[in-house]
Amino acid sequence: MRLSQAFLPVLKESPSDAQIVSHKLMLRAGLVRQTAAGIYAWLPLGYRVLKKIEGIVREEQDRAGAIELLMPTLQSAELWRESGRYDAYGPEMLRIRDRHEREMLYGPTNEEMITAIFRDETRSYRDLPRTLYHIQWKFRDEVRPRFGVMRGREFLMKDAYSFDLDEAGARQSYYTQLLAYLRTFQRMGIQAVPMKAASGPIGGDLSHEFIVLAPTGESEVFYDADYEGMDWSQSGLSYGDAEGLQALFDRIGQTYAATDETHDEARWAEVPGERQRQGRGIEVGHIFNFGTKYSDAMGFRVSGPDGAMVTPQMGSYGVGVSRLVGAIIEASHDDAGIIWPDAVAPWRVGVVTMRGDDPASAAAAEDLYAKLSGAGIETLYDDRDERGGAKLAGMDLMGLPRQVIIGPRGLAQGLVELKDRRSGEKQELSLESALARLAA
RNA sequence: CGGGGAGUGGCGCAGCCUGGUAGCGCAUCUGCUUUGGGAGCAGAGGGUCGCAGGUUCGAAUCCUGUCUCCCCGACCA
Repeated sequence: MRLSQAFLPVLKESPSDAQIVSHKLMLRAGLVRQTAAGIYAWLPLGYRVLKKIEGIVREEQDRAGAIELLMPTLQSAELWRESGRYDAYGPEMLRIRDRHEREMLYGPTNEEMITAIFRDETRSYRDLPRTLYHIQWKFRDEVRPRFGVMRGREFLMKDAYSFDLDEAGARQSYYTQLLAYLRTFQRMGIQAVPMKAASGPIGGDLSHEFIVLAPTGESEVFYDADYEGMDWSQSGLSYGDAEGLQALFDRIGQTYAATDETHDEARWAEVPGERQRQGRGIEVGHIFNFGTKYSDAMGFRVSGPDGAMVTPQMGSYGVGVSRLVGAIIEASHDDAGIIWPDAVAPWRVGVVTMRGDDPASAAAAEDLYAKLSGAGIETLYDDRDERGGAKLAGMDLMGLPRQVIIGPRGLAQGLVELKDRRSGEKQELSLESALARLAA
Protein backbone atom coordinates (compact mmCIF):
# COMPACT_ATOMS: atom_id res chain seq x y z
CA MET A 1 0.00 0.00 0.00
CA ARG A 2 1.19 3.45 -0.85
CA LEU A 3 0.44 5.86 1.92
CA SER A 4 -0.23 8.62 -0.59
CA GLN A 5 -3.18 6.58 -1.92
CA ALA A 6 -4.44 5.33 1.43
CA PHE A 7 -7.08 6.35 3.92
CA LEU A 8 -5.07 6.28 7.09
CA PRO A 9 -6.05 9.25 9.21
CA VAL A 10 -3.68 9.85 12.10
CA LEU A 11 -4.14 12.24 15.00
CA LYS A 12 -1.48 14.02 17.00
CA GLU A 13 -3.70 14.44 20.00
CA SER A 14 -6.09 11.87 21.36
CA PRO A 15 -9.77 12.78 21.54
CA SER A 16 -10.75 13.53 25.10
CA ASP A 17 -13.24 10.66 25.19
CA ALA A 18 -10.47 8.11 25.27
CA GLN A 19 -9.18 7.11 28.68
CA ILE A 20 -7.08 4.01 28.30
CA VAL A 21 -4.00 3.55 26.12
CA SER A 22 -5.45 1.13 23.65
CA HIS A 23 -8.43 3.35 22.99
CA LYS A 24 -6.26 6.43 22.57
CA LEU A 25 -3.90 4.62 20.25
CA MET A 26 -6.73 3.13 18.24
CA LEU A 27 -8.11 6.59 17.65
CA ARG A 28 -4.75 8.22 17.04
CA ALA A 29 -3.45 5.59 14.68
CA GLY A 30 -6.76 5.58 12.85
CA LEU A 31 -8.03 2.08 13.59
CA VAL A 32 -11.54 3.06 14.55
CA ARG A 33 -13.93 5.95 14.88
CA GLN A 34 -16.76 5.95 17.33
CA THR A 35 -20.19 6.39 15.82
CA ALA A 36 -22.33 5.97 18.97
CA ALA A 37 -21.75 4.88 22.54
CA GLY A 38 -19.99 1.52 22.36
CA ILE A 39 -20.29 1.32 18.58
CA TYR A 40 -17.37 1.76 16.23
CA ALA A 41 -16.57 2.02 12.57
CA TRP A 42 -13.45 0.11 11.63
CA LEU A 43 -11.17 2.19 9.46
CA PRO A 44 -8.83 0.49 7.00
CA LEU A 45 -5.94 0.02 9.41
CA GLY A 46 -8.11 -1.37 12.18
CA TYR A 47 -10.05 -3.52 9.80
CA ARG A 48 -6.87 -5.13 8.50
CA VAL A 49 -5.90 -6.07 12.03
CA LEU A 50 -9.39 -7.28 12.83
CA LYS A 51 -9.29 -9.54 9.79
CA LYS A 52 -5.87 -10.90 10.74
CA ILE A 53 -7.14 -11.84 14.17
CA GLU A 54 -10.30 -13.29 12.73
CA GLY A 55 -8.22 -15.30 10.29
CA ILE A 56 -6.11 -16.85 13.01
CA VAL A 57 -9.18 -17.72 15.03
CA ARG A 58 -10.76 -19.29 11.95
CA GLU A 59 -7.70 -21.33 11.03
CA GLU A 60 -7.33 -22.74 14.49
CA GLN A 61 -11.01 -23.55 14.73
CA ASP A 62 -10.85 -25.35 11.42
CA ARG A 63 -7.78 -27.28 12.52
CA ALA A 64 -9.60 -28.31 15.66
CA GLY A 65 -12.35 -29.75 13.50
CA ALA A 66 -14.97 -27.09 14.16
CA ILE A 67 -17.21 -26.31 11.22
CA GLU A 68 -17.90 -22.75 10.15
CA LEU A 69 -21.28 -21.37 9.24
CA LEU A 70 -22.84 -17.94 9.52
CA MET A 71 -25.94 -17.08 11.48
CA PRO A 72 -27.72 -13.72 11.26
CA THR A 73 -27.43 -10.86 13.68
CA LEU A 74 -31.19 -10.47 13.92
CA GLN A 75 -33.21 -13.17 15.58
CA SER A 76 -36.84 -13.67 16.37
CA ALA A 77 -38.13 -13.42 19.90
CA GLU A 78 -39.99 -16.67 19.40
CA LEU A 79 -36.75 -18.59 19.27
CA TRP A 80 -35.73 -17.20 22.60
CA ARG A 81 -39.08 -17.98 24.15
CA GLU A 82 -38.36 -21.64 23.46
CA SER A 83 -35.43 -21.59 25.81
CA GLY A 84 -37.15 -19.28 28.23
CA ARG A 85 -34.46 -16.67 27.89
CA TYR A 86 -36.46 -13.99 26.15
CA ASP A 87 -37.86 -12.81 29.45
CA ALA A 88 -34.86 -13.86 31.48
CA TYR A 89 -32.23 -11.98 29.51
CA GLY A 90 -32.97 -8.49 30.69
CA PRO A 91 -32.24 -5.08 29.22
CA GLU A 92 -28.88 -6.11 27.81
CA MET A 93 -30.79 -7.57 24.94
CA LEU A 94 -31.64 -5.07 22.23
CA ARG A 95 -35.24 -5.70 21.30
CA ILE A 96 -36.64 -4.51 18.02
CA ARG A 97 -40.03 -4.57 16.32
CA ASP A 98 -40.33 -4.93 12.60
CA ARG A 99 -43.06 -3.30 10.49
CA HIS A 100 -45.47 -6.13 11.28
CA GLU A 101 -44.92 -5.57 14.97
CA ARG A 102 -43.08 -8.87 15.18
CA GLU A 103 -40.70 -8.99 18.08
CA MET A 104 -37.09 -9.32 17.02
CA LEU A 105 -33.78 -8.92 18.73
CA TYR A 106 -30.16 -8.22 17.82
CA GLY A 107 -28.42 -11.39 18.92
CA PRO A 108 -26.22 -11.15 22.00
CA THR A 109 -25.27 -14.79 21.51
CA ASN A 110 -26.51 -17.76 19.50
CA GLU A 111 -27.18 -20.79 21.68
CA GLU A 112 -30.85 -20.87 20.80
CA MET A 113 -30.34 -20.41 17.11
CA ILE A 114 -27.61 -22.98 16.70
CA THR A 115 -29.53 -25.47 18.80
CA ALA A 116 -32.61 -24.99 16.63
CA ILE A 117 -30.67 -25.23 13.39
CA PHE A 118 -28.71 -28.29 14.40
CA ARG A 119 -31.70 -29.93 16.07
CA ASP A 120 -33.89 -29.61 13.02
CA GLU A 121 -31.43 -31.53 10.85
CA THR A 122 -30.16 -34.12 13.29
CA ARG A 123 -31.89 -37.34 14.27
CA SER A 124 -29.18 -39.83 15.10
CA TYR A 125 -26.24 -40.29 17.39
CA ARG A 126 -24.33 -40.96 14.19
CA ASP A 127 -24.46 -37.24 13.46
CA LEU A 128 -22.58 -36.51 16.67
CA PRO A 129 -20.26 -35.17 17.78
CA ARG A 130 -20.15 -31.87 15.95
CA THR A 131 -18.77 -28.47 16.81
CA LEU A 132 -20.14 -25.57 14.78
CA TYR A 133 -18.97 -21.99 14.90
CA HIS A 134 -19.42 -18.63 13.35
CA ILE A 135 -17.75 -15.27 13.55
CA GLN A 136 -20.43 -12.66 13.71
CA TRP A 137 -21.29 -9.30 15.19
CA LYS A 138 -23.11 -9.38 18.47
CA PHE A 139 -24.91 -6.67 20.34
CA ARG A 140 -25.22 -6.38 24.07
CA ASP A 141 -26.75 -3.21 25.33
CA GLU A 142 -24.21 -2.74 28.10
CA VAL A 143 -25.23 -0.35 30.83
CA ARG A 144 -21.97 1.42 30.46
CA PRO A 145 -19.86 0.77 27.41
CA ARG A 146 -16.27 1.95 27.88
CA PHE A 147 -12.64 1.39 27.06
CA GLY A 148 -13.29 1.73 23.36
CA VAL A 149 -13.54 -1.51 21.56
CA MET A 150 -12.83 -3.50 24.70
CA ARG A 151 -16.28 -3.15 26.05
CA GLY A 152 -18.34 -2.02 23.15
CA ARG A 153 -21.99 -2.77 22.74
CA GLU A 154 -21.48 -4.09 19.25
CA PHE A 155 -18.59 -6.51 19.03
CA LEU A 156 -17.25 -9.24 16.80
CA MET A 157 -17.16 -12.63 18.40
CA LYS A 158 -16.30 -16.13 17.43
CA ASP A 159 -18.75 -18.43 19.09
CA ALA A 160 -18.57 -22.19 18.74
CA TYR A 161 -21.07 -24.73 20.00
CA SER A 162 -20.42 -28.41 20.56
CA PHE A 163 -22.94 -31.24 20.51
CA ASP A 164 -22.03 -34.58 22.01
CA LEU A 165 -23.81 -37.79 22.81
CA ASP A 166 -22.54 -38.05 26.35
CA GLU A 167 -20.50 -36.33 29.02
CA ALA A 168 -17.28 -38.07 28.10
CA GLY A 169 -17.69 -36.81 24.56
CA ALA A 170 -18.49 -33.33 25.81
CA ARG A 171 -15.25 -33.33 27.79
CA GLN A 172 -13.32 -34.20 24.64
CA SER A 173 -14.99 -31.37 22.76
CA TYR A 174 -14.16 -29.04 25.61
CA TYR A 175 -10.53 -30.12 25.73
CA THR A 176 -10.28 -29.72 21.99
CA GLN A 177 -11.42 -26.12 22.17
CA LEU A 178 -9.15 -25.54 25.14
CA LEU A 179 -6.15 -26.53 23.07
CA ALA A 180 -7.39 -24.60 20.07
CA TYR A 181 -7.64 -21.49 22.23
CA LEU A 182 -4.16 -21.89 23.64
CA ARG A 183 -2.81 -22.16 20.11
CA THR A 184 -4.94 -19.31 18.83
CA PHE A 185 -3.73 -16.80 21.38
CA GLN A 186 -0.15 -17.95 21.16
CA ARG A 187 -0.20 -17.36 17.41
CA MET A 188 -1.33 -13.81 18.02
CA GLY A 189 1.79 -13.20 20.03
CA ILE A 190 0.08 -12.65 23.35
CA GLN A 191 0.25 -14.43 26.66
CA ALA A 192 -3.26 -15.64 27.41
CA VAL A 193 -3.62 -17.76 30.50
CA PRO A 194 -6.56 -20.12 31.02
CA MET A 195 -8.19 -19.63 34.38
CA LYS A 196 -10.93 -21.64 35.88
CA ALA A 197 -14.03 -19.49 35.81
CA ALA A 198 -15.81 -18.58 39.01
CA SER A 199 -18.52 -21.11 38.46
CA GLY A 200 -19.57 -22.97 35.38
CA PRO A 201 -23.25 -22.59 34.57
CA ILE A 202 -23.79 -26.17 35.67
CA GLY A 203 -20.91 -26.33 38.10
CA GLY A 204 -18.09 -28.76 37.54
CA ASP A 205 -14.65 -27.96 36.26
CA LEU A 206 -15.51 -27.26 32.64
CA SER A 207 -15.37 -23.51 32.43
CA HIS A 208 -12.31 -21.42 31.73
CA GLU A 209 -11.64 -17.82 30.96
CA PHE A 210 -8.62 -16.83 28.91
CA ILE A 211 -6.95 -13.78 30.27
CA VAL A 212 -4.38 -11.54 28.61
CA LEU A 213 -2.00 -9.78 30.92
CA ALA A 214 -2.16 -6.02 30.67
CA PRO A 215 -1.78 -3.32 33.29
CA THR A 216 -5.18 -1.83 32.48
CA GLY A 217 -7.00 -5.14 32.81
CA GLU A 218 -10.28 -5.26 34.64
CA SER A 219 -9.52 -8.06 37.04
CA GLU A 220 -6.61 -9.01 39.23
CA VAL A 221 -4.96 -12.26 38.18
CA PHE A 222 -2.49 -14.71 39.69
CA TYR A 223 -0.68 -17.39 37.76
CA ASP A 224 2.27 -19.71 37.69
CA ALA A 225 5.12 -18.56 35.44
CA ASP A 226 5.17 -22.04 33.95
CA TYR A 227 2.52 -20.82 31.55
CA GLU A 228 5.00 -18.45 29.98
CA GLY A 229 7.21 -21.21 28.71
CA MET A 230 4.55 -23.44 27.26
CA ASP A 231 4.52 -23.87 23.52
CA TRP A 232 1.08 -25.15 22.59
CA SER A 233 1.69 -25.34 18.89
CA GLN A 234 4.81 -27.45 19.15
CA SER A 235 3.47 -29.64 21.90
CA GLY A 236 2.98 -32.53 19.51
CA LEU A 237 -0.58 -32.86 20.71
CA SER A 238 -3.16 -33.82 18.17
CA TYR A 239 -6.84 -33.12 18.49
CA GLY A 240 -7.81 -36.75 18.16
CA ASP A 241 -5.59 -37.84 21.01
CA ALA A 242 -7.94 -38.30 23.95
CA GLU A 243 -5.22 -39.21 26.42
CA GLY A 244 -3.03 -36.34 25.39
CA LEU A 245 -5.91 -33.89 25.74
CA GLN A 246 -6.73 -35.25 29.16
CA ALA A 247 -3.10 -34.83 30.14
CA LEU A 248 -3.20 -31.25 28.89
CA PHE A 249 -6.30 -30.55 30.92
CA ASP A 250 -4.76 -32.12 34.00
CA ARG A 251 -1.61 -30.13 33.57
CA ILE A 252 -3.55 -26.91 33.36
CA GLY A 253 -5.53 -27.95 36.40
CA GLN A 254 -2.29 -28.42 38.27
CA THR A 255 -0.64 -25.22 37.13
CA TYR A 256 -2.02 -22.39 39.20
CA ALA A 257 -3.95 -19.60 37.56
CA ALA A 258 -6.85 -17.66 39.00
CA THR A 259 -8.64 -14.35 38.93
CA ASP A 260 -9.37 -12.50 42.11
CA GLU A 261 -12.78 -14.16 42.15
CA THR A 262 -11.41 -17.68 42.36
CA HIS A 263 -8.06 -16.94 43.97
CA ASP A 264 -7.01 -19.54 46.53
CA GLU A 265 -4.33 -18.25 48.90
CA ALA A 266 -3.43 -21.72 50.12
CA ARG A 267 -2.74 -23.05 46.64
CA TRP A 268 -1.05 -19.82 45.64
CA ALA A 269 1.35 -20.20 48.54
CA GLU A 270 2.47 -23.53 47.10
CA VAL A 271 3.69 -21.86 43.93
CA PRO A 272 7.38 -21.07 44.35
CA GLY A 273 7.86 -17.36 44.86
CA GLU A 274 9.99 -16.83 41.76
CA ARG A 275 7.23 -18.35 39.64
CA GLN A 276 4.41 -16.28 41.06
CA ARG A 277 3.05 -13.86 38.52
CA GLN A 278 0.50 -11.30 39.51
CA GLY A 279 -1.09 -8.52 37.54
CA ARG A 280 -4.18 -7.39 35.80
CA GLY A 281 -5.87 -9.12 32.96
CA ILE A 282 -8.39 -8.77 30.17
CA GLU A 283 -10.74 -11.59 29.34
CA VAL A 284 -10.45 -12.47 25.67
CA GLY A 285 -12.09 -15.86 25.63
CA HIS A 286 -14.44 -17.98 27.63
CA ILE A 287 -15.30 -21.61 27.18
CA PHE A 288 -17.84 -23.64 29.04
CA ASN A 289 -19.89 -26.74 29.08
CA PHE A 290 -23.54 -26.39 29.90
CA GLY A 291 -24.75 -29.94 29.59
CA THR A 292 -28.29 -30.24 28.35
CA LYS A 293 -29.53 -26.81 29.33
CA TYR A 294 -30.53 -25.78 25.81
CA SER A 295 -31.02 -29.18 24.23
CA ASP A 296 -33.45 -29.97 27.02
CA ALA A 297 -35.33 -26.72 26.88
CA MET A 298 -35.57 -26.85 23.10
CA GLY A 299 -36.46 -30.49 22.76
CA PHE A 300 -33.34 -31.63 20.98
CA ARG A 301 -32.98 -35.38 21.15
CA VAL A 302 -31.39 -38.00 18.94
CA SER A 303 -31.72 -41.74 18.72
CA GLY A 304 -28.92 -43.42 20.59
CA PRO A 305 -27.09 -46.59 19.56
CA ASP A 306 -29.58 -48.71 21.52
CA GLY A 307 -32.60 -47.00 20.05
CA ALA A 308 -33.34 -44.95 23.14
CA MET A 309 -33.64 -41.18 22.78
CA VAL A 310 -30.72 -39.17 24.10
CA THR A 311 -30.50 -35.47 24.88
CA PRO A 312 -27.14 -34.19 23.54
CA GLN A 313 -24.58 -32.47 25.73
CA MET A 314 -23.57 -28.99 24.69
CA GLY A 315 -20.78 -26.54 25.25
CA SER A 316 -20.05 -23.07 23.96
CA TYR A 317 -16.77 -21.37 23.27
CA GLY A 318 -16.32 -17.64 22.73
CA VAL A 319 -13.48 -15.45 21.56
CA GLY A 320 -13.81 -11.69 21.64
CA VAL A 321 -12.35 -10.93 18.24
CA SER A 322 -12.83 -7.17 18.25
CA ARG A 323 -11.89 -6.97 21.90
CA LEU A 324 -8.60 -8.67 21.07
CA VAL A 325 -7.55 -5.71 18.96
CA GLY A 326 -7.69 -3.54 22.05
CA ALA A 327 -6.28 -6.22 24.32
CA ILE A 328 -3.26 -6.79 22.12
CA ILE A 329 -2.53 -3.07 22.10
CA GLU A 330 -2.89 -2.91 25.86
CA ALA A 331 -0.34 -5.69 26.12
CA SER A 332 1.97 -4.38 23.41
CA HIS A 333 2.72 -0.69 23.03
CA ASP A 334 5.13 2.02 24.10
CA ASP A 335 5.19 5.80 24.27
CA ALA A 336 5.52 6.08 20.51
CA GLY A 337 2.54 3.92 19.71
CA ILE A 338 1.40 0.42 18.97
CA ILE A 339 3.77 -2.53 18.64
CA TRP A 340 2.01 -5.20 16.61
CA PRO A 341 3.03 -8.81 16.95
CA ASP A 342 3.94 -9.99 13.43
CA ALA A 343 0.93 -12.24 13.00
CA VAL A 344 -1.63 -9.49 13.46
CA ALA A 345 0.25 -6.50 12.06
CA PRO A 346 -1.69 -4.57 9.42
CA TRP A 347 1.50 -4.55 7.36
CA ARG A 348 4.67 -6.42 8.13
CA VAL A 349 7.01 -3.79 6.80
CA GLY A 350 7.04 -0.03 6.51
CA VAL A 351 9.24 1.75 3.99
CA VAL A 352 10.26 5.34 4.56
CA THR A 353 12.54 7.78 2.80
CA MET A 354 14.21 10.41 4.90
CA ARG A 355 14.53 12.96 2.13
CA GLY A 356 11.63 13.32 -0.22
CA ASP A 357 13.72 15.44 -2.58
CA ASP A 358 16.37 12.82 -3.14
CA PRO A 359 15.70 10.91 -6.35
CA ALA A 360 18.10 8.12 -5.44
CA SER A 361 16.24 7.47 -2.18
CA ALA A 362 12.90 7.47 -3.94
CA ALA A 363 14.19 5.07 -6.59
CA ALA A 364 15.61 2.73 -3.97
CA ALA A 365 12.36 2.84 -1.99
CA GLU A 366 10.27 2.17 -5.09
CA ASP A 367 12.49 -0.75 -5.95
CA LEU A 368 12.32 -2.20 -2.46
CA TYR A 369 8.57 -1.71 -2.28
CA ALA A 370 8.10 -3.52 -5.57
CA LYS A 371 10.30 -6.41 -4.50
CA LEU A 372 8.70 -6.79 -1.09
CA SER A 373 5.24 -6.67 -2.58
CA GLY A 374 6.35 -9.12 -5.24
CA ALA A 375 7.54 -11.47 -2.52
CA GLY A 376 4.09 -11.34 -0.94
CA ILE A 377 5.25 -9.31 2.05
CA GLU A 378 2.62 -6.83 3.08
CA THR A 379 4.30 -3.45 2.93
CA LEU A 380 3.21 0.07 3.65
CA TYR A 381 5.29 2.52 1.65
CA ASP A 382 5.14 6.10 2.85
CA ASP A 383 5.65 7.85 -0.47
CA ARG A 384 4.22 11.15 0.69
CA ASP A 385 6.09 14.39 0.42
CA GLU A 386 6.63 14.68 4.15
CA ARG A 387 9.63 15.14 6.33
CA GLY A 388 11.37 11.96 7.37
CA GLY A 389 10.69 12.44 11.04
CA ALA A 390 6.97 12.79 10.51
CA LYS A 391 6.86 9.60 8.46
CA LEU A 392 8.83 7.67 11.05
CA ALA A 393 6.58 8.86 13.85
CA GLY A 394 3.62 7.63 11.83
CA MET A 395 5.17 4.22 11.31
CA ASP A 396 5.84 3.89 15.02
CA LEU A 397 2.34 5.04 15.90
CA MET A 398 0.84 2.48 13.54
CA GLY A 399 3.14 -0.12 15.01
CA LEU A 400 4.57 -1.76 11.92
CA PRO A 401 6.97 -4.45 13.17
CA ARG A 402 9.77 -3.64 10.74
CA GLN A 403 10.73 -0.44 9.06
CA VAL A 404 13.20 0.19 6.30
CA ILE A 405 14.58 3.69 6.36
CA ILE A 406 16.23 4.98 3.26
CA GLY A 407 18.24 8.20 2.99
CA PRO A 408 20.98 9.75 0.89
CA ARG A 409 23.62 9.37 3.58
CA GLY A 410 23.30 5.63 3.89
CA LEU A 411 22.63 5.17 0.24
CA ALA A 412 25.97 6.80 -0.57
CA GLN A 413 27.54 3.75 1.02
CA GLY A 414 24.94 1.42 -0.41
CA LEU A 415 23.21 1.03 2.93
CA VAL A 416 19.68 1.31 4.29
CA GLU A 417 18.52 1.12 7.86
CA LEU A 418 16.41 -1.77 9.11
CA LYS A 419 14.57 -1.03 12.30
CA ASP A 420 12.79 -3.39 14.63
CA ARG A 421 9.77 -1.68 16.15
CA ARG A 422 9.71 -3.73 19.32
CA SER A 423 13.37 -3.61 20.33
CA GLY A 424 14.13 -0.35 18.60
CA GLU A 425 17.29 -1.94 17.21
CA LYS A 426 18.60 -0.47 14.00
CA GLN A 427 20.94 -2.10 11.53
CA GLU A 428 22.68 -0.74 8.49
CA LEU A 429 22.45 -3.20 5.63
CA SER A 430 22.61 -3.29 1.90
CA LEU A 431 19.25 -3.13 0.20
CA GLU A 432 19.66 -6.75 -0.86
CA SER A 433 20.38 -8.09 2.58
CA ALA A 434 17.56 -6.02 4.06
CA LEU A 435 15.27 -7.60 1.53
CA ALA A 436 16.61 -11.06 2.32
CA ARG A 437 16.17 -10.43 6.01
CA LEU A 438 12.57 -9.34 5.56
CA ALA A 439 11.73 -12.20 3.27
CA ALA A 440 13.05 -14.74 5.76
C1' C B 1 -29.51 1.94 37.15
C1' G B 2 -27.36 5.47 41.10
C1' G B 3 -23.63 9.48 41.38
C1' G B 4 -20.54 13.16 38.69
C1' G B 5 -18.89 15.89 34.22
C1' A B 6 -19.00 17.70 29.13
C1' G B 7 -21.10 19.31 24.23
C1' U B 8 -17.75 25.96 20.72
C1' G B 9 -14.13 24.77 12.77
C1' G B 10 -11.18 17.83 11.73
C1' C B 11 -8.48 17.20 16.98
C1' G B 12 -7.23 19.63 21.79
C1' C B 13 -9.07 23.81 24.31
C1' A B 14 -10.32 29.29 25.93
C1' G B 15 -14.52 32.57 26.02
C1' C B 16 -19.84 31.77 29.62
C1' C B 17 -19.71 33.95 36.18
C1' U B 18 -20.01 40.08 34.85
C1' G B 19 -25.01 39.23 27.35
C1' G B 20 -22.72 43.42 22.52
C1' U B 21 -22.59 38.87 17.30
C1' A B 22 -16.31 33.91 18.26
C1' G B 23 -10.67 33.15 19.63
C1' C B 24 -5.94 30.12 20.51
C1' G B 25 -2.74 25.66 19.48
C1' C B 26 -2.49 21.53 16.19
C1' A B 27 -4.29 19.91 11.49
C1' U B 28 -5.70 21.71 6.24
C1' C B 29 -4.60 24.93 1.69
C1' U B 30 -0.98 28.55 -0.91
C1' G B 31 3.94 30.66 -1.23
C1' C B 32 8.96 30.95 0.25
C1' U B 33 12.94 28.96 3.10
C1' U B 34 14.01 24.19 4.77
C1' U B 35 14.88 18.66 5.24
C1' G B 36 18.54 12.20 8.95
C1' G B 37 13.78 11.22 13.73
C1' G B 38 6.05 14.95 14.27
C1' A B 39 10.48 22.21 10.52
C1' G B 40 10.23 27.91 10.22
C1' C B 41 8.05 32.35 8.33
C1' A B 42 4.02 34.77 5.71
C1' G B 43 -0.84 34.40 4.07
C1' A B 44 -5.67 31.83 3.44
C1' G B 45 -10.00 28.69 4.02
C1' G B 46 -13.20 26.39 7.47
C1' G B 47 -17.70 27.25 13.00
C1' U B 48 -26.21 28.86 12.32
C1' C B 49 -21.20 27.74 19.71
C1' G B 50 -25.62 19.83 20.30
C1' C B 51 -30.97 20.83 19.43
C1' A B 52 -35.72 23.39 20.59
C1' G B 53 -38.18 27.09 23.03
C1' G B 54 -38.00 31.48 26.19
C1' U B 55 -36.00 36.35 28.35
C1' U B 56 -33.70 40.71 25.89
C1' C B 57 -32.83 46.08 21.44
C1' G B 58 -29.16 42.11 21.31
C1' A B 59 -27.75 35.20 23.60
C1' A B 60 -21.96 30.80 22.85
C1' U B 61 -22.97 33.57 27.44
C1' C B 62 -29.14 34.03 31.30
C1' C B 63 -33.78 30.59 31.93
C1' U B 64 -36.63 26.00 30.59
C1' G B 65 -36.86 21.57 28.07
C1' U B 66 -34.52 17.89 25.24
C1' C B 67 -30.72 14.89 22.84
C1' U B 68 -25.86 13.03 22.86
C1' C B 69 -21.15 11.73 24.83
C1' C B 70 -17.64 10.77 28.85
C1' C B 71 -16.14 9.38 33.94
C1' C B 72 -16.94 6.57 38.95
C1' G B 73 -19.77 2.33 41.00
C1' A B 74 -22.93 -2.78 40.47
C1' C B 75 -22.80 -6.56 35.41
C1' C B 76 -20.34 -8.87 30.66
C1' A B 77 -16.73 -11.84 24.68
